Amino acid sequence: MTHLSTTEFPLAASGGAGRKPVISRDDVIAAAIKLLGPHRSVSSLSLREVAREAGIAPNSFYRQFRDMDELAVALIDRAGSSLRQIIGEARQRARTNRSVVRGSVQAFMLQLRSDDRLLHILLREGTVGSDAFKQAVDRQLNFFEEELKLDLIRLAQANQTGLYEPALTAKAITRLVFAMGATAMDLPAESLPELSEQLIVMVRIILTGTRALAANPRDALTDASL
Amino acid sequence: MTHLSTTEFPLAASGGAGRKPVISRDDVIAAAIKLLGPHRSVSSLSLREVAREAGIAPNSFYRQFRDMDELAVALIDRAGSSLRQIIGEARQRARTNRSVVRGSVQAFMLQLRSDDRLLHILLREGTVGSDAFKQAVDRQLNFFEEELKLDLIRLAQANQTGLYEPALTAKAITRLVFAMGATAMDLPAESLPELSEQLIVMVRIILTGTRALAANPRDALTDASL
DNA sequence: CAATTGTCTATACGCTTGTATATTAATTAT
DNA sequence: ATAATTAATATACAAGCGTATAGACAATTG
Repeated sequence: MTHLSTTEFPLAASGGAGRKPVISRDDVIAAAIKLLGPHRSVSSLSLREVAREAGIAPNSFYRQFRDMDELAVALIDRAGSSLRQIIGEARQRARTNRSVVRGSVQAFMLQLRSDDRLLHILLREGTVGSDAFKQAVDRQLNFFEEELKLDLIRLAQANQTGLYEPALTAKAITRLVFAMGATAMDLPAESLPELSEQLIVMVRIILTGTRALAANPRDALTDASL
Repeated sequence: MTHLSTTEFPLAASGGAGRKPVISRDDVIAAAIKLLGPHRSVSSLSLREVAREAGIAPNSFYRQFRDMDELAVALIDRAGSSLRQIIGEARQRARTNRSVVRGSVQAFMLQLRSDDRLLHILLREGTVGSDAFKQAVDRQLNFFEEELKLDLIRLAQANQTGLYEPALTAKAITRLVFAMGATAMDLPAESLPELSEQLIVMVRIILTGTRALAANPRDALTDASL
């Protein structure tokens, strides 16, 4: 697990005296996650609801988070690092095999349908919520883009193909996959394979495009329609 | 204006007798739109709030919509047809010029920053809300994809280029543009041109890819990395 | 031991929400 | 004119919300 900052001190340095904390940030986070689902978004959770689920008094919430917004950001950060780790493992597995694209896309889709609710957070909460909220999601997406970019560079070198605008290529793929994933969340399970195939084709189109443009970047300039 | 079904009869056929309606569906819709903005999403609106803005009693809302969900769907449908019309005009203008891509993307971005709040609805409400909600957004996106697909086919014929999987290409471009547009909503105005350029490059990568694959579709199969 | 300090709960206030019920207002039909 | 019908409002209720305040509990420090 890549827990970067899970068990921090609540708000102030809990020095010396006082009753021992019985509630941790993680308890509250776990309660919030338990409430989430395909039909329940972070932004629709109420403070009291989370407190109820965590089995604490509403006011005790404040000892762990300033407000719901802060909880939301914590959830997003956790979701991001968790998912990055999962996808990273999938990529490493796929790297030894052939077909990096298919492997990664399918790992993503698989995770989407697992009962791990963290991915849902990242997929759907990017557009609604406070600024801190959206920035947190964007930050996580940027992490993905960066890792994918490195992978693309490695892949291009291994295959001796060009790579036009690696950063933008990575961004395009990331955003597209997440956008498609968001719509996949609500779909019945049996339509997932088809959507996976569609997504694979889309990513291949992008990769083919970036290689073709690398081979002859003037294409983009001389072609009047582009 | 492409008003498909704006001034329908409220709930039942208003035959013969009775007081003349002084509130229309459109009034309520207009009030709701007035409340929307970069920091206010449809799903965060309350029935009372909309009624207040429209200057009517809370209960009068029910005469126009069954609930907030129905209002939301109406908003999404309106936003979709309005935006399609705007983008359609931009495309027609761009078709005579060169550079269809640049013209369309910039038209999209321009609309994004206008004070027309309808676009915001489509961009951000796709992932949160009820099922009817999300289906409505998806439906509108499908309209865009269909129109774009036809445009791509026309373009390919005019330029004598191939077109690999027109439907998927159109879907990829649409989803990508909307995803990028959603993040652009919250950005400061001065960073918009840069994002426009990024988006243009992304679309060009996709178009180049679809052409390359059309020219030699076996590329995708023989290349082990894909 | 008592004092202090931090953790957690209990109670309560003011506010907003969705909606049920009853009432008034305006229009047409008889 | 009177009845019927539809539109809109007025009032009210129970529920949920965020949070302010105060007190109870448990641990550390003197």
